[in-house]
Amino acid sequence: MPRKKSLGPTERELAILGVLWEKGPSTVREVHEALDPDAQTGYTTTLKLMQIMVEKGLLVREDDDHRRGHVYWPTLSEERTQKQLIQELLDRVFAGSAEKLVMRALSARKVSPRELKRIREMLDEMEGK
Amino acid sequence: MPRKKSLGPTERELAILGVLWEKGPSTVREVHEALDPDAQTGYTTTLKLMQIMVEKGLLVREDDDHRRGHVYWPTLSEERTQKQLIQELLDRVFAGSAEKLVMRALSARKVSPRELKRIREMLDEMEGK
DNA sequence: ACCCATCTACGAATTTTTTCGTGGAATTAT
DNA sequence: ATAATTCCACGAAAAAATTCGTAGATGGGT
Repeated sequence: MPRKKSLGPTERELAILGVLWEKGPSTVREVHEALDPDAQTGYTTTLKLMQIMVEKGLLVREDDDHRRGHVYWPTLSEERTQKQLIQELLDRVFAGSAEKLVMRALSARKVSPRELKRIREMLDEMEGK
Repeated sequence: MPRKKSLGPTERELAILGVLWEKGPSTVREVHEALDPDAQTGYTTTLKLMQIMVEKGLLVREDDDHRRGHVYWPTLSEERTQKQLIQELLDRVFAGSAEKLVMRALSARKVSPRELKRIREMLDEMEGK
């Protein structure tokens, strides 16, 4: 029987979104060269992925008047996609507890004092102080 | 050409791990019944999944002396698996910035004052106070 | 001892994900 | 204009993820 379709972007698709978030609207070539070289994957692979992402509605494509070919960019904002992914992780792994997730995140990485301060400031804001 | 093998648990596997984290060591039947009924998936599907997870080393299996069949439990602790998943998300989606991830998590969910307090206490601890 | 329910093992089917190769169109360089 | 380069479209291939069916073993109840 069939497998259920997943909503969000797949792993490779996420890598492509990451490039587009960082570099802004780009051609397939630009994305391909920006991808982790360790991936060792061909140009047409990146092309195909991006074509599929357009079909899925994850990317928008438009002709480029200056350069050759097409330019792509994400349909949804970085913020919204990240929020969506966090939601998923919350539900699927942390039983909905944001506290637990934050705990794990803070213990998974060294966080600089400056970052801690910013997080603290955000907590203040959320409490309406 | 082949697809690269992913390290962590898949989506369905995660659902099973979730049950085992919550309920402790369980039989296939117990896990199956605890899974989200919306899934609408047969018993042998759950069984197969769990067998594969044993092959992959995600679960440990042992005969049960009291009940019939086998009892399963996760090889790695809940904490360690969650940490691993957070690491992955950090690298793949948040460019390694724990601050950004925490921000998104806090804005993705309502967090109760009590939880905010606990997070604050954790920040204090991390700063060595 | 026999029947029924439940479990396990195993293979197969199907979708998704990821990967390229080929062929042809379009652009650029000679 | 011709050749070389680069791009896109398309189909195909193969691994991974997910699903179930069937067959055989096991255990309990009568």
